[in-house]
Amino acid sequence: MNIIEKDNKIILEGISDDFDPQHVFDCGQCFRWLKEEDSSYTGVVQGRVINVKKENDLIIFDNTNKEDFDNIWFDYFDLGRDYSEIKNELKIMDEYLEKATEFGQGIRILQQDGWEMLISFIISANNRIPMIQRAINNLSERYGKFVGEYRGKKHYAFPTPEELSQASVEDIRACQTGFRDKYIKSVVDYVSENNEDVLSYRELNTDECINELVRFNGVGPKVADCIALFGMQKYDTFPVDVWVKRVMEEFYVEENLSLPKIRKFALEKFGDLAGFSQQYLFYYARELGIGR
DNA sequence: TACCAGGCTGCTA
DNA sequence: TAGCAGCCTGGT
Repeated sequence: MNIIEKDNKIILEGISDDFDPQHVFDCGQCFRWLKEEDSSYTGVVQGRVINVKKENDLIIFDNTNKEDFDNIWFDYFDLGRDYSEIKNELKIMDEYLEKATEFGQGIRILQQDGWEMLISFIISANNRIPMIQRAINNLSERYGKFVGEYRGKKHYAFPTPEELSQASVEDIRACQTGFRDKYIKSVVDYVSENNEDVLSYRELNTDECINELVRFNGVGPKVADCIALFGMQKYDTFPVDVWVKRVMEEFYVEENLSLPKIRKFALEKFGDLAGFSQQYLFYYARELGIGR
């Protein structure tokens, strides 16, 4: 991979087989990346606004520099990991993963912030992606710091626990979180009153990390798996939502197997690559409507 | 107008 | 321990 800095941009050469913005941002792992008219994506991460697009074989990060690339974007986009090798390992497991990894060849698992993932996936429970995005944007606009303007639009950081603790249950409900308002309030109060360092869960092993997460109101098995995978870099997890259940029933397990049993089957079959396999299978299932 | 999607909580047996 | 109703919102 070659890295070129030019005109407030960072350009990556030689990674396009393993990096497709559409696959990365539409595979269900993130909610704050806005698709622009030119098919590029704009997002807010660690107080920066950045735009990402694919042009021929180049990946172009706009509105950034080499220092931020080294300090933020290299880890955030998981650029130290060889996704070709992961796909090759998955492909030889069976024909379904061969198709799914080809279909979502540009997927990468972002290394996102654990706190933002905790609140975002509580909002995701029993909810649809456009409504999840709207609620998170409302919380950020009302309680997060103003980060800057890009292409005429104002952008805000996801609020810290302290910033969110200013909001009442009614305020949180007003951000269109629905019945999850009380869960968010309870988590925010607990974390800010006890100075709980959610990010430190990353240091725990996967089971311990998930056990800590399910103690929070509004966090059940699926939501905890998502937070662990997308916010704590625990790749030996396998979140089972309706789409994953459908694709697993289509390809691997009998119908009406319980969600914990589907998860156990997947962890045994896919091992340390379970989290990656989940992403390829989820994207494949949802885009093609498998099992509907 | 009625129904559906979607995961967690809390109640019941 | 399993099963199930209810929660909120926008789309069909």
